[in-house]
Amino acid sequence: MTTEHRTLHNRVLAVLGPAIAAGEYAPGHAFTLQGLEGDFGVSRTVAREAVRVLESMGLVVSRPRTGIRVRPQRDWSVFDPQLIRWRLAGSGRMEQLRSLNELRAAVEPGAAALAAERGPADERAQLEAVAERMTLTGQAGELTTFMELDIAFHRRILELSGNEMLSGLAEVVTEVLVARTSYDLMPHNPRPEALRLHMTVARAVRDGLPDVAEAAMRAIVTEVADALRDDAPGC
Amino acid sequence: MTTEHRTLHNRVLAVLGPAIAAGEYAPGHAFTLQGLEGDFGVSRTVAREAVRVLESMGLVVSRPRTGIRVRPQRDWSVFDPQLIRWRLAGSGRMEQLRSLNELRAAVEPGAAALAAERGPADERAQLEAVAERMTLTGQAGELTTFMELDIAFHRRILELSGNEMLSGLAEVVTEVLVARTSYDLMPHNPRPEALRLHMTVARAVRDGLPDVAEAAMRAIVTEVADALRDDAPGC
DNA sequence: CCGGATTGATTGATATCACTATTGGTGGCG
DNA sequence: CGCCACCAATAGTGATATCAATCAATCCGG
Repeated sequence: MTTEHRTLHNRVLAVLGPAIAAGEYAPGHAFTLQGLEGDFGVSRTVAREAVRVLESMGLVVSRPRTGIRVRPQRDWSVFDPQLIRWRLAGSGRMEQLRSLNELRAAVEPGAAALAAERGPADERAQLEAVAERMTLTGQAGELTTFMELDIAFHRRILELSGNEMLSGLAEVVTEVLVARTSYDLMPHNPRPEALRLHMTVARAVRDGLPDVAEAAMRAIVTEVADALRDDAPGC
Repeated sequence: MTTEHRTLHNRVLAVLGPAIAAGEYAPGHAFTLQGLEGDFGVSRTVAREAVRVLESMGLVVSRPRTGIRVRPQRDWSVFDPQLIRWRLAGSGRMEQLRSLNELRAAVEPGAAALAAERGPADERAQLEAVAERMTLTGQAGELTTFMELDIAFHRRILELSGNEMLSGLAEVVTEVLVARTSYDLMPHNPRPEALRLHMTVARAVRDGLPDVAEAAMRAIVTEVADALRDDAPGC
C-alpha cells in the first residue's frame, strides 16, 4: 500500500481527491487556493502541496488567473493506486471494478505464462502453499485471511513474471481485491471451481507449464469478469 | 502528454526526477530540504512542492528527522508517464523499453479484439485511413510523421477498446514510440511486413473481426519485442 | 465593430517563525 | 554490564506575510 503518514496535506487530499474522482466537480470547474484554504482551514502552503499532488495525477491544472481547474477524465492517471482507491470508494465503484477486471483479464494470463516460463524455481514452488491455504481459509469462510492470501497469490505471480510493469500492476490488483472484500462483493464462500483453478495455476507455474498456467488463469479472471457483468459477487 | 507549464518546482523535478529514476541515488539515500534549497537555489516552498510530487510517485518518503529518503524501485509508480519518460531518458533505456514492450505484448492484442468487437462502427472505419497514411509516410522515410501516425493508430485502438484502463495505456505507448524515434531505435524505413500488419489490424477492426485483429496485433508487438531482444531496431 | 492597452484577480515564489515528531545519545537503575 | 527511560538536537510540518508574474476580462479609441 502507498505511504500514508498523517500530514495535513494528505488530509486535504483525502477529501478533495475522492470528491473530484467521483465526478462531483465537472471538468472545467475551478477552485481557488484561497477557497481551499478557507474550506479546509489550512494554510496556503498546505493547500498548494495538495494541489501539486492532484496536478501530478492529472486531476487538475493550476494556472495563474484561472485557478485550479478540474481536468476531463481521460487525462487522469488511471493507474495511480491512490486514484484507484478513491474511485473505488465512490459511486462509480461497479463500473471501475469492471474495467479493472477487464485489465486483469488482459494481463494476468500472460503474466502467469511468463511466471511459469522464467520465474526462479524455488519461488515458483512456494505458490502451491499459498493456494492450499486459500482453499482452507476459503472453505472455512475466513474472508479477510482469504483476501490476504488471494492478494499474495496474484501479486506473487505478477512478480514472478520478471517484468517490472506487470509487477507494478500488483498494486492495482491489490486495490481491486481489497475493494471487493471490504465492499462486500465477495461470496461468503469462494466457489470451489475458483479454488481448484488457483491450485491448477500454482502447480502449472511450479512445474513450468506456461500454457496450462495461462489457460487456468484466464479461466479465473474471465469468471470474475462474468460475475461482475451480472452485478453478482463472483470470486 | 502531461501538462508542463514552466514552474520552478517543475524545473527542480526535471533534474531530481531523472536522477533518482536513473538510480543515481541508492535506495535509502537521504536528502534534506535545506540541501535541496541550496542545490537548486530555490525557496523551501518550491523544494517541498517538488518533494511532494516525488512522494506521490513513490520515489521518496519524507519523514521528520530522517529527511527525504529514496525508496526502492519496487515501490515506484511505474505507470506514471512522467516517470516512464524520465527512465527512458536515462541509462537503463533499453531495459525499460523491453519491459514496456512486454506489457504492450500482453495488452494490445486483447485491446484490438475488444476494439473490433465493440468500438463504434464509424470510428472503427477511420483506422484504415491512418494505416494507409502510415504506409505512405513509412515508405517515404518521413520518420517523424510516421511516428505521429503510429501513435495515433495504437492510441485509437486502445481507446476503441472502450476500457478506461486500456485507454490509459495510450500514454505509455506514446512514450515508448516517442522514445524509440527520438533515441534512434527505429529502422529508417519501417519493415513492409509491419506496415502490412497494421493494415490487417485496421481492416479487421473495421470489419468487426476480433480474432483477426488480435492475431495481427500480436504479430506486431511480438515482432517488436524480438527486435528489441536482439538490441536491433525493429518496427 | 474590432483590436489593443489596461487592470485586477489569482497563482508563483520567498522569507521567516513556531510547532512537532523522531531519533539517537546519555545517564541511571537493575 | 546491559537494559530502559528520559532528554535534546534535528529536520520536516504548518502558518503567515509579502511581493512578483501572469493572463482573462474589460474598456476604450479608432
